[in-house]
Amino acid sequence: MDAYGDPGLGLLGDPTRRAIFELLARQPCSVGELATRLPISRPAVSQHLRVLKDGGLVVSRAEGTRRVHQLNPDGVTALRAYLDRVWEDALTAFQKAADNAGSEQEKQ
Amino acid sequence: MDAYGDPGLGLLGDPTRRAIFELLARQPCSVGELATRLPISRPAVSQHLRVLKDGGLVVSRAEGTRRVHQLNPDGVTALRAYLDRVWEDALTAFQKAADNAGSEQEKQ
DNA sequence: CGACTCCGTAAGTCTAAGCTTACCGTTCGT
DNA sequence: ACGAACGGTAAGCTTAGACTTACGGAGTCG
Repeated sequence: MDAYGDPGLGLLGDPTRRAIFELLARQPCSVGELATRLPISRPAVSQHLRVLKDGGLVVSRAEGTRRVHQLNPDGVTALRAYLDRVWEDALTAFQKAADNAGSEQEKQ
Repeated sequence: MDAYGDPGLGLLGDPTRRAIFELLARQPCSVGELATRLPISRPAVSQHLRVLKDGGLVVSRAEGTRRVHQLNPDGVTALRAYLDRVWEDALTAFQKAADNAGSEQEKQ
C-alpha cells in the first residue's frame, strides 16, 4: 500500500499535531509559546515537533536558548502534490466511468 | 484548536485507511474487492469506509447486493482548500519575516 | 421458499501512541 | 562561576482505535 508514497499526511492525523501545524503556519514559534497556546505540556509539544521535523513538515533554528520552529515550504508543497496526484487519478476514473455509462446506454 | 476546521485530514492518518482512499482514487470498488487487495478482513474495510463516508471523502451506491464506493469530489476539493489556506498563511508569514529581517538590517 | 452472496454491526482484544512527570544538557546574564 | 530560562529525552501510564470473529439483514437466482 501507499502507492503514492506518504508525504507526511499521516503526521497530521492527530488533532493536536495538526493544531501545531496550523499555529506554525500563522507564525514561527518557540516550543514554550506553543505549549502555552495548547492544552498540553511542553514536552508533549516537543515530541510533536520532533515528529513533524522528521517528516519534513517543520524546520527549526536556534535563537539564543530558544528554538524557533516554522513550516517547511517543501513539506507543504509535497502534501499538495500528493493530493494533486490522487485528484488527477480520481478525475480520470470519473471520466472512464462516464464513458462506460455512455457506451452501455448506446448498446440498448 | 483546529482554527481552519478539519476537512477530513484526520481520517487519512491511518495508513490502511489512506490505502483505501488511494485505491478508490484509481477506481470505484466494492467492499469485498478492497478486502482482497488489502491485508485486513472485510469487516475492517467496511469500518474504514464508514469513517470515510461520515467524513465526506467517499460516497457509495448500491449495485445488486454489492456496494460500490468511490471518492467524493467535494471531499477531495475540501482537502485541497484546507492546504491552500494553510499555505497562504504560511506565505504571508514568510513574507512578514523577510520584511522584518530587512528592516532589522537597515537599523544597523 | 431456500440457498447463496455480499455487506454492515456488535462485542471483545490488543497494540500503537499521545501525555505526564522527572531529569539533564545548553545557553545567557550577572 | 553560579543561577535561571529554555528545551530535548526517558520511563511509564493510559486511552483511543484498528482488527478479528461471530452474527444478522438485504438482495438475487434456482
